[in-house]
Amino acid sequence: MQTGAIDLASIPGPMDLQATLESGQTFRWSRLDGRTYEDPAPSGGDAWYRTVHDGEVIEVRQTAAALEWRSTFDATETLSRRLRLDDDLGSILEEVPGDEVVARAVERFAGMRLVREPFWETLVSFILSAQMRVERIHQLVETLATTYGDPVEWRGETLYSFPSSTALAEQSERDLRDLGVGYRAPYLRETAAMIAAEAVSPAAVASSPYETARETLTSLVGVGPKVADCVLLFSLGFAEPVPLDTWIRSAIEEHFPEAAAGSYDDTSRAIRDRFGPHPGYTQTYVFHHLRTTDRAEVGRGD
DNA sequence: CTCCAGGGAGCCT
DNA sequence: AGGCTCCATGGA
Repeated sequence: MQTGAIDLASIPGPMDLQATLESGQTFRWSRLDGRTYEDPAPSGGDAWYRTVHDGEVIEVRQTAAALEWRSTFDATETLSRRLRLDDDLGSILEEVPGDEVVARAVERFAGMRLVREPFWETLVSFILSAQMRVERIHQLVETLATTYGDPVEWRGETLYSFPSSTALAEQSERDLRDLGVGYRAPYLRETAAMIAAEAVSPAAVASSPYETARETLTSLVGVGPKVADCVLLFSLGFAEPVPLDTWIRSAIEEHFPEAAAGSYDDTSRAIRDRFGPHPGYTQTYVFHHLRTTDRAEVGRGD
């Protein structure tokens, strides 16, 4: 086991590990204290989080002065990349618009960073996310790993990597359904086969202009504009996507009604203009704020 | 019991 | 292009 610490003073801008990992951007980190995303500890806690990255175990927690990690390898670079520790979040948040809901969201979760999670597991997570609650997505992603992933031994425990596209493509639709993924089973299977066959290259998508990238991803089965936006935002580092889910749509209707009309693309473009130079960041703050707030209190500043 | 969840595919016009 | 219906499953 190796251990290390990333000094918070070395990270440009604020850092909030809990908000970053529990805001529905990623479903591959588990809290070691047994709490779930739906029943989190009070913010400011120092819980350990764990994932398996490319066969390596990484555990991380935030203390007063650092991000502390322990791992099967030197996790510094991987953590920095996955949690976007290089983002100058102080400057980014200064450029977020001052609208009531947005400002309240930033006030609550300043330090929440976008993530840059591995492409395949992000794609699978958001294919499963259709009509599914956040905590349930997390459970299903864990179940997929324990069922089809490769075992990794860690301090007397057996953990599991996320299964490859090939491993999932080999499963029958029936077996996938039996895990509880419901009607998404064929989406998962067919997209796994397409990725295994390299029908879509993550690297090529990542280097494309935003609209082209989104168009390419929607060629995958079970991937429409919303899921594509999530993958581009939470895995491939795009700044523009504003995934229009039920929460954001209702927020747009209430607070930005002039942007609510028209197609997904129309609304997407209109709200991007209102969300400042980092629309994806703005969206993620608003989403997390809404999802963790009673409807009546949204926009209120306590 | 009903309603809904980080939507998308298939079909219709 | 845009609208409608159906799609599993579990929790409130």
